[in-house]
Amino acid sequence: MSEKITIYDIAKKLNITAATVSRALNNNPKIKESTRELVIKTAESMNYKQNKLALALKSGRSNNIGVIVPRIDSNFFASVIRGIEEELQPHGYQVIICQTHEDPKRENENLYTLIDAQVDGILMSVTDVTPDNDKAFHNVLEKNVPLIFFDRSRHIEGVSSVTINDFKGGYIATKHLINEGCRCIAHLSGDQSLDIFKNRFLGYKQALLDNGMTFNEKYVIRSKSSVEAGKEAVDILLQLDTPPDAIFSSSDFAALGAIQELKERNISIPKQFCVAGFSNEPFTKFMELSITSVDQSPLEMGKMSARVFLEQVDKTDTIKIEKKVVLAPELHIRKSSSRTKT
Amino acid sequence: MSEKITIYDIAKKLNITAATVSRALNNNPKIKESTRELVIKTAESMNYKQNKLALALKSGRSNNIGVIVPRIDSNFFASVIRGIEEELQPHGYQVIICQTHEDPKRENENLYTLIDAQVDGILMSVTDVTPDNDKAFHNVLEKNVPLIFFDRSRHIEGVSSVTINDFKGGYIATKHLINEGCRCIAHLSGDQSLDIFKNRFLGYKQALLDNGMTFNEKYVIRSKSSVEAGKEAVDILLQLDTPPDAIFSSSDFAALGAIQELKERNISIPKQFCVAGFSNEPFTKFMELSITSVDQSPLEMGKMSARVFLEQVDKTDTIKIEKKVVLAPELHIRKSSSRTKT
DNA sequence: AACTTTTATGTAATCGATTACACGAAAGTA
DNA sequence: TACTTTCGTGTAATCGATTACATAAAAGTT
Repeated sequence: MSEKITIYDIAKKLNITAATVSRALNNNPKIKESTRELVIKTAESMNYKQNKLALALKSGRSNNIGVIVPRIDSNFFASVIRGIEEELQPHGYQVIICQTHEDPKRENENLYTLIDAQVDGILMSVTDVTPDNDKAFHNVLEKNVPLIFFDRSRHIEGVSSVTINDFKGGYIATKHLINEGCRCIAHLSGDQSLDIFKNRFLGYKQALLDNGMTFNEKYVIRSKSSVEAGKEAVDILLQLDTPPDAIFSSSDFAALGAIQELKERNISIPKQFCVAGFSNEPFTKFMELSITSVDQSPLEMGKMSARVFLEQVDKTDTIKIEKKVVLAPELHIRKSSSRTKT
Repeated sequence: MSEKITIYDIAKKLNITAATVSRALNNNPKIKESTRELVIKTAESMNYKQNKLALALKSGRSNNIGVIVPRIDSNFFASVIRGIEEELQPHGYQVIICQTHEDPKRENENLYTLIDAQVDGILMSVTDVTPDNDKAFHNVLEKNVPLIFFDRSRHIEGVSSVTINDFKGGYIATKHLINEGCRCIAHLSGDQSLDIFKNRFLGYKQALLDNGMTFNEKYVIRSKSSVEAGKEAVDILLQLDTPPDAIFSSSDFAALGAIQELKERNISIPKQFCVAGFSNEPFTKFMELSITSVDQSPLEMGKMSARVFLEQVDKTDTIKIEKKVVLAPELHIRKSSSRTKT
């Protein structure tokens, strides 16, 4: 039914050329006011809609930006994407979603696919297995497409990033556990080739040292971010000669697993054992025994990443801006670690 | 740096025309095998990448599909999107995300924006406030862009949908509560102008009638999908002359709120009171007192929606296919309603 | 009046790929 | 040999918008 109306159709109807129509619609000051009004009115009456694909081809800008995350069905990433979408939508950008499932090969493919699709920028969180995707990253940069890492980043020249201060997050969580009277604090970490896990760990370590406690490798367990992994970790920790009396976990899921396993063994929380997690997943506050966790303000992180992108996208100069935004983590103290007040 | 290589560059280098290059790359059988090989080899060596925007303009197909959801940071919608993305990615489609925040005006804008961006299809879940977006929907259909509703749908001719059997979901949840010995079951519903809430309610009602129980309007509370709303609902229900001894909630969040409020009042669950929710949000199984809930298999719903889209997208004929896929709900029985076994 | 400047619009190239049509050369047929 | 097919490639239009350059008309200047 509805035929596609182009500027040529409008031009023909008004006995002028498409160029004039285009200029009138783009508010080019060289167009006579009466002509402009006529064109605009006619365009409306003919229900003209600009063909974005033609515009994209001509300008080389698709008005799409790509977002690559490990998976979208995680509250953290979904919230970041929400922030990105809300910030970018008013600027006319559409958000394209890609998932890596922590597979560097997929990450690589996604990067090339997005460049192929000529997105105007890429916002991403890298996989947690050490990848060798330098070529793909540099391919993006060579094409002069802004690349911005959020949360999980890598050190690549010319790439901006938006992260939280994970060191501080680890530090305040651990400090809190110390304040609650915990004397031996274990740590569940992730893949330390990722800065986020490395830094949470370093913050944990520093908090111990700053408070006259000894740091012992044995209390650091490298585990996945899953309930099962948390259970297994507790199993290992409780077999130590001197078992810990608290856990600071880099993952809320592992923290939950730990709590379940501790309860299973009739260890009372927080009286005998305190637990703190990381990410402030929704379930941490819903639990009967709510879980203390470090919030990463994902919505803010998404919005901030979008803003960094907007700043960079119009800088056509070859000046590479490398902006590092670090957001402050916030500790949400809940029952799993509150000895002072229940 | 990296100049954009076009088929004209390849043509010039080989002293042939762009047409031949295009045909060679597209495996047109009219091209001599030796030429094809030469072109392909040269294209590779020059690092040629097809310009998708040019292709999109020429073909009128962007290879993007739009997904509109109320919000992305909800486990259910994020999972559906995950399913859609995973199913469509191998077919070369990119997924564009839009959020409505339950605002019909935004929904309307999103629809027009996506059509403007010339997506090849739109998969969506409508807002929960009665909208008047018929014009926008028909605009999509007129443009011959496949439109598919998932979960929350409207009755529009020519529009396919993928939903679960909400009636059955409501029925089996209610039946289960009856089986556990509950004698007076209340229901927390949502906006009944949406089929999903209407049908869950009807399933609930039918289960009562089929089992010799009386249906009473007073036990049906219309509430939002939030923890707070669940608490308020309990407050109202317990003031009735004959308070109920069970709740079937159309929302897990409201179910959680109800449980919190019941505990607050020292009503023991499931002994004195049983609760069942809907959606199988992750937290329902994480809780100490895990919550019985109806699973909607969001991943499957997403994949199925994508498949329906794929079926329709190539049917260029004007034959409107209207396919209604109904998935089976699955009741996950947990502690909040398990009297027989703890 | 003659010349310059300004204003408004037209002409045509461009973005990069696809494809209907045309055409010369080679191969097949009678 | 003369005529028909087939094969492989070139020519040029097309998708829809933007824009540098050209140009005619109007307005301003001396």
